[in-house]
Amino acid sequence: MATIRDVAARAGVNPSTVSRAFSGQAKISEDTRQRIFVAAEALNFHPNAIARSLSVRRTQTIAIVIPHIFPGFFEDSFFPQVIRGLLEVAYQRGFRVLVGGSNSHEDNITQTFQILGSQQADGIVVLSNRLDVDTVGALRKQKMPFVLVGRPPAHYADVSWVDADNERYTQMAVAYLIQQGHQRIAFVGGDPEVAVTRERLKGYQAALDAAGIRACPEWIDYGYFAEAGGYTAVQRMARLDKMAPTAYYAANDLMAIGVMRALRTLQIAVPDQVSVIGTNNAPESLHVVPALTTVHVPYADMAALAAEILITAITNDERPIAQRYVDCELLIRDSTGPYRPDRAE
Amino acid sequence: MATIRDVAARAGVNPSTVSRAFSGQAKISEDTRQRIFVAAEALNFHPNAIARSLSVRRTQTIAIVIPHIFPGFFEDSFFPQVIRGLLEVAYQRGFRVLVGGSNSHEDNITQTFQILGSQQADGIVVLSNRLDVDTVGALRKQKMPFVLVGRPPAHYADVSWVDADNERYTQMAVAYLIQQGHQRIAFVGGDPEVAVTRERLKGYQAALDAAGIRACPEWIDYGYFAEAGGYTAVQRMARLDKMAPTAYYAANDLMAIGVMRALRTLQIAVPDQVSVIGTNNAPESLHVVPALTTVHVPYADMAALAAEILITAITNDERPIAQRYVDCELLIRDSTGPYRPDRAE
DNA sequence: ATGCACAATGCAACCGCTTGCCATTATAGT
DNA sequence: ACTATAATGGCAAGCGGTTGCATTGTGCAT
Repeated sequence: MATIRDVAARAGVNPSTVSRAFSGQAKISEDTRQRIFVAAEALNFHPNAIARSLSVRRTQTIAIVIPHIFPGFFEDSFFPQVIRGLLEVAYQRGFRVLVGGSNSHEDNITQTFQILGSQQADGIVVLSNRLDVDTVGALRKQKMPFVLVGRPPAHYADVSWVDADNERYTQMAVAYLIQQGHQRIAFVGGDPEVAVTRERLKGYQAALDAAGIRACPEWIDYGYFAEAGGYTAVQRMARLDKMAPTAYYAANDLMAIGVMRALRTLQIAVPDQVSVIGTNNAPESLHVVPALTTVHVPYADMAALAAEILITAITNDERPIAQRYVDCELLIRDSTGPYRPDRAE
Repeated sequence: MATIRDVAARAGVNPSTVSRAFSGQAKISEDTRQRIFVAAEALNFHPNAIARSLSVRRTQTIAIVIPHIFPGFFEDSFFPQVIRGLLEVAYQRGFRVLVGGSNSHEDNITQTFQILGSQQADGIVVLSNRLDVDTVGALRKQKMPFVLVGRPPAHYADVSWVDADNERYTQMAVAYLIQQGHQRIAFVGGDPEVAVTRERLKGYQAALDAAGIRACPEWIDYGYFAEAGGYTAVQRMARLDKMAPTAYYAANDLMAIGVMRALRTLQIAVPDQVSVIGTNNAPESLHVVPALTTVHVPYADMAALAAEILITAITNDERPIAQRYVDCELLIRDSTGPYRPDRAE
């Protein structure tokens, strides 16, 4: 590999001049610039990014760590969308994305700090999904910039994050079901230990409260974001007889699909007898029959915004705190309809 | 940020000793090792990976470039699976994954060479999907290790790759349809410019040939991997009347789903009247009704194998060439059945 | 002519870690 | 007591760019 010194020697200039010629910043006479480029070309010289990073203390890289062992991470559309958003902004701002794996929640933190501590990246986007580990507290103790996807506990007022207003949009979705005449509405959440699950549950309750409906604990279940979780939730709740839900809200589309499968098995028609609403607008939500009514959560946009905030923090030396909600949208498709007492089983 | 010298000063040793203590390779007396770690701890020292990379000429990073502008890349399960496989092996071998974006096929090459030229990674996994650009030829001209996911043109005998035997498995899938009694079988391919599409078409032809069926050009269409592509293919072919296909092979599940949607619209029952077979075993293939018979292509495994080969090439200095097919599997579900002349429209 | 501003390069010290080589010291063997 | 040998750790030269400062050269006003 040719180095800057080889090029300098061949062009008959000082290495620093070559550096300046390549950086494009300094003024170099057109003549020597030519000589340098010719020499570089002849030697097939490409500046070494690592050396440059060491010198300028900037890697032009943002990082993210992905718990690669949770298969759901790759089946749900969440992860691909996040990468997509990240990549798009990073590309456009001349950054690369460094992805680290992790095989547990604890390891996730370890990896995050390893990347940051060893300065492999200039900043990191953190998928802060667990409540039980204080990643944020630790992150604040160090100076590398970071942005959370997902709002942290309220007492961390001084960190940047991007999130969907899960409570609000869940409330909206459930309110829509209520507006369709449903009163017995089930909530099929994801992992109860995850922040979004709690936020959504709050939204669910709020919607019921606003309508003066008394929530029944039997209507609440957790499917851990898996299709089978939705399925078993229905198996249990459908037995509730007079108290059986006439509508299901599921915290992701996969579970909603599981709900629909269970209903099909039980010969309960959707949406004629029971309505189902999902979350995320995963590709399959559109392909399933009936097409699933769902809350579109723009994960790619969230990640893009996070990347944008992060890169801005990296490139400007000041680090303004940015906390932003993105807009979601209720996509009404064919799995929801008005409550029809006459058609109830 | 504390450096190795700071630690050395505090521990009263030479920087090189600190380096050795951290690398764990050299023999250091237990006593000084302790002093060094205590000092490092006190100073919150973390070795700088960039500096280390520059010195050892190894980044412990493998790269991949993703054409982030093709939305299909993120909707099909291909890309997430690839990342997953890569990440898993990289993690386990102590590597990170550097992802670069690209916004066109040409740019894909540019980015690939930029990463390699600037030595931001030790090697790269290349998604070599286009026939019209000679990435492989260019890659061979440089010395950084690389592995292709997808077999290159046959005349490149000396490069490493991992692939599914698309021809063979397509043939197997179509043969299964023939075995079910179907004779008029449609082929809905992806992008005709992409290598896998041609390979699959070959397999399709081979299966027909083997059964002595004369292929009808009307049965061949290209859906560019999009759901709508499958839909329109059916719209055209279903009008073929006596020559209308009684079975459809689609080169991905998304198109197969489009095929099923079109058939539903036309009130043609699957599998009673017409059979449909997809490819890839995308998550939705299981959730759709009827569940889609499909060819499972283990993209995660392919990527994992590619990463394995790449990292081995990086860590051993010799670079054996590895060329491997992974096994696919025909998953027979509910969208295919025997040909029933009585039920034809 | 003289001085001065300014453009174009050169010089050399750095960025932080690694490692071949050598010096020192400890341990052992006779 | 006296080397031979092994175990430690210091020295310094890298790895390949970058950049503040010094130096040289050129044109222009005085």
